[in-house]
Amino acid sequence: MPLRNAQANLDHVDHQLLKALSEDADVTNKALAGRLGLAESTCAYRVRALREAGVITGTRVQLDLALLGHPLQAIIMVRLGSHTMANVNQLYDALAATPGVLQAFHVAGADDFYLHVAVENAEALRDFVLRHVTTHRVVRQTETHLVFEVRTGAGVLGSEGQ
Amino acid sequence: MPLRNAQANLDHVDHQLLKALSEDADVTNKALAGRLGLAESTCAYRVRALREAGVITGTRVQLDLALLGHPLQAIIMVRLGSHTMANVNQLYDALAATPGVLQAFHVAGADDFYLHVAVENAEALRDFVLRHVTTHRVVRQTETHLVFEVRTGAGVLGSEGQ
DNA sequence: TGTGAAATATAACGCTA
DNA sequence: TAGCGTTATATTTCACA
Repeated sequence: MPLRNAQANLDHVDHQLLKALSEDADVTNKALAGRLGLAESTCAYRVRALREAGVITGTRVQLDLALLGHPLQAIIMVRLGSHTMANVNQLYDALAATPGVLQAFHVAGADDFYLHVAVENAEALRDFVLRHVTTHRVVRQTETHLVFEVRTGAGVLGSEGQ
Repeated sequence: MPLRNAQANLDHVDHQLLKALSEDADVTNKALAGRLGLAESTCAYRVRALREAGVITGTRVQLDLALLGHPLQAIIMVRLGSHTMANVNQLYDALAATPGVLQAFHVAGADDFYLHVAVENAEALRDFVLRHVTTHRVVRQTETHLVFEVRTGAGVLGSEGQ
């Protein structure tokens, strides 16, 4: 999704709700209401309001990629030779839709895309680059960096008290 | 979490369940069972089994970072001057825990960490680097790349029929 | 896999401050 | 307007056949 600029009006309770849900999205409404000292009806209403306002855009399951047979992760930096709008968008669509791609970053700088991928092994990584990235004519150069570990960061909710 | 090597035994139904849940983790058990042609009790049992097996490690809400006042994203590449185990681990902990950090990648290559961050504006980005990254003595160099857009990729579930 | 009972979620309603 | 409590209905969860 493209980055936008509008900002929502969130009070202290909203922030606490988002924080709690960020840590554990599976918490029951009852437990959530209890922790924040809200009535269950109020808690459910506010969470729904956050979804309708678009602050909570969805819910995602996290998978153990190693258990799924993809224990090897890498960041592949992709540099284009031509930067027409059509070229960039078309490649972006193709890369994001390629199996194994976890995230695709469109970035400023010498490189155009960073691909976060998870693959079966080193051979599959080589094949991924050769078969799904460098095959696109517009790709001029790639640079693959092995990922030792990924951690989920603190996020944006701890910083501001609003 | 560190990347591991074990692999789970998943059949076709498991794959379909994971795929459906990856697209929409909020789907009700009833709808999920209906889509895959399973009994509701069986469907609920299998999803729980996937959680207990560690294949599904958790559930997370997705937030609109722009609506939360952090419309600007960047990738910050961090290079260390010293690579003792203690130095690396301590810095990794500190960076991942810094507010604004979405993900922290520990990678191979010239750089040691890639930080995916979301901040309020350009000034906040400068402050982030100066106050939370380059202040660590072990950091020798940083390189900040603006992120135009991030897309969620296809993931690892489309590739193999298992 | 199906069933049934208990717990929970959801949505609508009116009341209060 | 926002919070609260109470409904009725739908759904989930769990133990058991």
